[in-house]
This record gives sequence, C-alpha cells and structure tokens, in this order.
Amino acid sequence: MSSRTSPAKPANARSKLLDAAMTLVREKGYAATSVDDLCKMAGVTKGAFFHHFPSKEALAVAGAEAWTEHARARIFTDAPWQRVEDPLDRLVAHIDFRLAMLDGPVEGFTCFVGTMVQETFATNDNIRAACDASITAYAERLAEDIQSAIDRHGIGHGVTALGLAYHVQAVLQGAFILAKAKGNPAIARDSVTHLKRYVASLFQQGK
Amino acid sequence: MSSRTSPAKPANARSKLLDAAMTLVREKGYAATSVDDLCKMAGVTKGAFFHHFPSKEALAVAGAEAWTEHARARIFTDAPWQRVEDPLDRLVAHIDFRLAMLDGPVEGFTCFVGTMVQETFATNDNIRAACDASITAYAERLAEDIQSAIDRHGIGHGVTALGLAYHVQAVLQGAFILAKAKGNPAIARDSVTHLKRYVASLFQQGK
DNA sequence: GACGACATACCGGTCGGTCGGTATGTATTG
DNA sequence: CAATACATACCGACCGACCGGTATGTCGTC
Repeated sequence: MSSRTSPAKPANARSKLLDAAMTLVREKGYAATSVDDLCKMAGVTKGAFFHHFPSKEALAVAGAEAWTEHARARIFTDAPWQRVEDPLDRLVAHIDFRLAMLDGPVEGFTCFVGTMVQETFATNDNIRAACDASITAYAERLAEDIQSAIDRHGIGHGVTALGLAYHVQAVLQGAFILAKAKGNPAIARDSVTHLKRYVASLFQQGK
Repeated sequence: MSSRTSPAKPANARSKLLDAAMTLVREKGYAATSVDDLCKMAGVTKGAFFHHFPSKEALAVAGAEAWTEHARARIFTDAPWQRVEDPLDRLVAHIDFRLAMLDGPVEGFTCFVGTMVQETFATNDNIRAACDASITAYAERLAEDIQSAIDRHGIGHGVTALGLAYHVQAVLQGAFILAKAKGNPAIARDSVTHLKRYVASLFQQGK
C-alpha cells in the first residue's frame, strides 16, 4: 500500500537534497554542481548528505527516479486535459501543454535527466541507465495515448505509437538546447509547433 | 612553390588542443574535461595550453568557432549531394546525409556545441554566445537551401525557411540525447526519419 | 639577441568523501 | 517505571587528490 496520500512535501533532508539537485543540475549541469553547492541550497550539512546518499552518483540516480514521478504527476496524473475523451484530442492537448510549459527562465522548464545524461552517458553507466529509465517511462506512458488515437483514427505509413512518442521526446529535448543557446524559449516553441503540425498531418493522412 | 596545397592538419599544439576538446567534451562534457585531460590527449604540456589560450573558457570559445568550420566543410562544402540541382531533392539529401551520420559510437556523431551549451548557458555567457553563433550559422546556411526549395515548390502554412532549419537542428540535437540515453544510435535514426517524413509532407501540401 | 613556442615546477583553492561525535526516539528488560 | 541498549538522523572538522592558472626557464629560429 502506498503511504503517499499527501501531496505536501515532507521537507526532510533527503527530499530537500533531491529538490536542490533538480534545480542546480538543470542550471549548471551535473559535474559543475558540487556536493557543497547541493548542501548549501538544501540547507543541510555534508554529514546529512552522506547519511542519506552513499555518493554523489547515488543522489543522481535517486534524482532521476524522483524526476520520473515528478514528471508523471505534472504531465499525466494531475493534468486536466487527461480527461478529454477523444484520444487524438488528448494527444494534441498534450503537445499544447508541453508548448505552454516553454515559458519563463530556461532552467525552469528544461529536463533534469536529459541534461544529466548528456554529461554522463559515457562515464557513468548507473546514471545513464537511470536517465534512460526515466525517458523510457515517459515515452511508454505517452505511447498509450498515441496508440488509442491510432486505434480510433488510424495513421499513415509505418508509424508506431512508441516511435512517435520517442520523437516527441526528441523534439522537446532538442528544443531545450536551442532555448539554452538563444537564452529564450521562443525558438523552442517554434519547434514544438512544427511537431504539432507533423502529428496533425500524420493523423490527417490516416483518416 | 608553396606547399600549402595539402588539406592535412598542421598538427601544432593549438590545433591538437582544439581536436582534443572536440573529442573529450563530446564524451564527458565541458566541466568534467580538465585542462590536464586535454593536454594529455593532445600530447602537449600545460605550458603549451596557456601559451595558446588565456583560459579554459577561451579554448571553449575557439573550439566553438572551429566546430562551425568543421561542420560547414563536412556537411555543406565537401558533401557530394550539394551538387544536386533541384533544391528540394538537395534538402532531402541533406537529411539523408545527417541520417547516415548517425552510426557507430555515440560520441562520434554528437554535437560539440550542443553538448557544451547545455552546461554553460547559465554560467558562462561567452561560451553560450559562441555556441549560439555556431548553431545559428548552420541554421542560416541550411535555410538558404530550404528557401530555394520553397521558392520553386511552394510550401503550406506559415512555415519559414529559417524556422524549419532550426527545427531540423532541434530534432538532431534531441536525437543525440536519446542515443546517449540508450547507448545506441537506432533511436536517433527513427527520429530523423520522422523529420524526413514531416518535410516531405510540408512540400507535398505546398505543391 | 630578440622572440615565439613550448616545458616544468608550483600555487591556492575546491573537490568528493571520511569520520568521530551528538541529539533524539524507541524497543527491551529488570 | 526506570534504566539500558540500540538505531536513526544528523553535524562539521578534516583528508588527500585534483582543479584552473602562474612563474620562470629553455631552446630553436629569424
């Protein structure tokens, strides 16, 4: 049974460190974020850090798992458009929702695991695998909705639900990089608008 | 007689350091790549490093500029499909070329400036601007070909050449991240295949 | 003999991680 | 019920390795 009935954060040292990691790693990257930085932002001591996590790597892995839940709650569980009946409308609403997220400071909407895996994929396989698991979880969840849309409306070509879900991920991750380079989310919104147009064209042809 | 006819690299300390930076930063990221690492791979001493570059940051900026030339030569100047006459065929050949590049070890085809800007956008504006300039140069060059294709074949909706060029960049950058997470370029090729299908659909509608 | 292109020794500071200690809660036992 | 025992959750001084960067010296070329 889950004991996670309250949405309020317990604000213990562990979860404060996890929150700090999501903020600092998205801003500076994994390697440039030191354990002291994390402790300072979380308001805990180094002793507390190594009491809860055996290493900096372990925090990163736990962070990736926490990110999966964080994203699932915000984008799938809690989102109001999840109640839209038609699965294609739901898919379009999903992309619109991701588009609307692209606002404000760049480090506020970028992806924790996407940033982390860039730096660690060749040097730390535990972190790489944890980031992969998070990305995969998102894609598989989104693929469910896409499959429903395909089942009801049909689709052209050899497009699969999971393949399209990963493509949505790729466009978002790439849009984040462009926004970082420009220091401006506008370019990211342009790219997601192209994605939206693509999805529409796929289902138009399937009809 | 000048012997400056060979395209071979001069292999002086400066260019060896630039080469080392492109290799190591793509593998480990900017912050995790130390000056000692760079010197070791380039086969030069630390004295040589700081003789040619006033700081690690300066190497990153020079590296971004070198990357622009590197990419321009490989993808635009030297590529055989640049001689294809019809601009739309040339655009499709461009995407096919980028697709074919997605092979072998992941750190072999990923983007130096895309990796670097992820870590530095909020903490080092000189590096961020240099990466932006490199990405912009690529997009503007590609936009020329796209504009020619639009001029000859027309295009639907409110799509601009430069906007579509940036979208191509976004899909590629995002595909790199997915390939890093999976440790496999196959997923990246899937995403670029989606992009190719999108471009085809845009020009079909314009006809 | 001036100068550019390095080499080497070295610097202060920061890194991830360790360790002895303490405050507090809870289970056990006489 | 009090004493004891043990676990959990920290605290912060400290460690050696390594960081980016500097100072000074050497050596071949014009």
